[in-house]
Amino acid sequence: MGQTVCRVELNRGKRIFRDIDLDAMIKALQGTTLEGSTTHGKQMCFFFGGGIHLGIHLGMTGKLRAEPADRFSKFKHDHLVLHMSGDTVLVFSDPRMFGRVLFSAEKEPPEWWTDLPAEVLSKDFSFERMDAFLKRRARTAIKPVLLMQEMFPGIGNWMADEILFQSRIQPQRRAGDLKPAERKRLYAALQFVSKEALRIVAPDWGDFPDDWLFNHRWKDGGVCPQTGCTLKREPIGGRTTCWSPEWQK
DNA sequence: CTATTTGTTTATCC
DNA sequence: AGGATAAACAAATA
Repeated sequence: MGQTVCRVELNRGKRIFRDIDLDAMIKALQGTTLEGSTTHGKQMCFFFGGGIHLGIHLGMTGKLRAEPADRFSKFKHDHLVLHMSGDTVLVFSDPRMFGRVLFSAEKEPPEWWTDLPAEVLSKDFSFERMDAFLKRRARTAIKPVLLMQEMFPGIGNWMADEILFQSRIQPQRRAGDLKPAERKRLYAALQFVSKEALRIVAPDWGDFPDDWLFNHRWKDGGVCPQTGCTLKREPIGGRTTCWSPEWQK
């Protein structure tokens, strides 16, 4: 913080820059001072002087790193590089480019930052809110419902399966058919999996407990760590879904 | 070579 | 209109 942007280096035409006027962004960033940053799920926002907002959505394979200038070398997928004063380099890399860069230099904070849905682990994410959402999506299978970012920001495919596994609910059940007790379990598992995933992965890409579905789900023939039975794998709502038929009802 | 996978957005249908 | 569903995206990996 407090450092100034000396030079902006980027790979033009990459999908992560969709809808951005790159020349305007570069011009605005050059010479401005980084005043702070916050995170929101897989998104981050950097605040620069003059009301400039630079958003980074990590998507699936997006990574941010900061390193000393003398150790920096640009890799193939380093699409956005901010050379800062103080010999630090901020790098956003994203091989698959499901991530995205957002930018605004308007007076008001941009809606892409102010209108984000409540984070799963925030206190605004109440059981009642989730419950109301499940009612509205009553006819859709619960698995794809968990992937809806407007309610569950940052929940992706494996997390959705893990949450259903831990709450013992079959992924093809319709959201509106879940009993109150099941919805309670779903809420608890959602919080637990999100919290644990962050706790375990964040520091150093740790391993998940072996009684999670995570370690067993990736290929056909996996064995359920709870029952010892073979896991099922098939697409639900267009995404590969893995579950334990004996364990999840 | 092709098929599959991943998180999220976007388009299209109902 | 708003909800349900399918397709799109890029690139590594099998």
